Amino acid sequence: MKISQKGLYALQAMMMLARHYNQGAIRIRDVAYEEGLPEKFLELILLELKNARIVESARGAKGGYQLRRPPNEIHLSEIIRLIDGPLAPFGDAEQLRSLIDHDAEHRALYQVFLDVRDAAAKILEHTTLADIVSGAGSSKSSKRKKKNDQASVLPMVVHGHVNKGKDE
Amino acid sequence: MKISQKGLYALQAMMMLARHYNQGAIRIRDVAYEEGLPEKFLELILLELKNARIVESARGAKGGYQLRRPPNEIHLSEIIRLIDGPLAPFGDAEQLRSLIDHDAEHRALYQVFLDVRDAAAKILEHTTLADIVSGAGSSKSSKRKKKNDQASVLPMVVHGHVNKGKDE
DNA sequence: ATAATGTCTATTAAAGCAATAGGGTTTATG
DNA sequence: CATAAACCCTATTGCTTTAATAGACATTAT
Repeated sequence: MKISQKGLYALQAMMMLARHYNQGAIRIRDVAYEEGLPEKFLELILLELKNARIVESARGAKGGYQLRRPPNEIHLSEIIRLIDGPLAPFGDAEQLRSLIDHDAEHRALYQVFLDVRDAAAKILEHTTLADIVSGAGSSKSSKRKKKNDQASVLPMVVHGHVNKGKDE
Repeated sequence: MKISQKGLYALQAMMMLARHYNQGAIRIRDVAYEEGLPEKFLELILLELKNARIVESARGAKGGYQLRRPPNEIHLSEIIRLIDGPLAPFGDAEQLRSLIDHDAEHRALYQVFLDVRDAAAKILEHTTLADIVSGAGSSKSSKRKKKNDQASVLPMVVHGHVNKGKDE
């Protein structure tokens, strides 16, 4: 799984709409401006989000976009799966099919990949826009894991040994 | 993070070498044949693994490749980081820098990404070639989590709702 | 000597990604 | 009902990455 620039834009746009939830339709231009995104590209992204019925639009003058559901009912996993495809850490299912159809060792490798996917899914399926956009929708399910509750909002980027140039 | 075809090849090649650990140098051709990989492409991959000192080579007639360490001391994370780069689920650090430098909301999003990376890293840094290649190196650290011990080797690919076309 | 094998650099074809272009359709409003 | 403001939709472009191949070079066992 890899979050593309487009996927990041989608998340940012959705955060913006979450921030302005219940304020009526927001124009593409305003979303683009407030988040610093390329307007025409954002247009395509919002269209996809609309077709997936995550947002809704009003056409014509005074038109714009808004969330179809409260921010605490929109999970990051939805958005990422829509824009960037499956959360699995491997390419297409095709190349993996060969692994599965092979011996026990190859299936064991495949299972590790599934474990990784499930770990990612667990996080992204439990995190909503409301969890991220502080002032947003009346969090009924603001259930980020206790362990990270303070960490999630603070900088704390370089806290242990994890960020010694290995990843990021 | 996304495991490329090349990364998958690398893992397969390493599994093959783990399977034949302590059997002397193995020719590229044999690795390619046994795992069904394109020989010339594999050549480049093994070269990278050699430069990273994960495998070693013998040149000339009777030459070939072998692991430099026992299979239970080679983690999947090493291989994947080498071939496919950081485990983080986002592109380059550049686009993320902008998130960090922004407001608390954007940092919160960034933190979710870090959580995903850490979850993936936790799995891949704890899984060794020995954990995957059954007959391989005298597992000192065959520490796959109990919860999945049986699952990891069995088919069980389509077990619940997880694989209903969502991911994979 | 020579055949077998790894080393290295370059090239290419295809795919994916980010972004732009531009005309079409709908709607509020005066 | 005319017009401007917006979303809708398809196509195209340039760029980068990826997977793979080609071919000459260097080393070693026999």
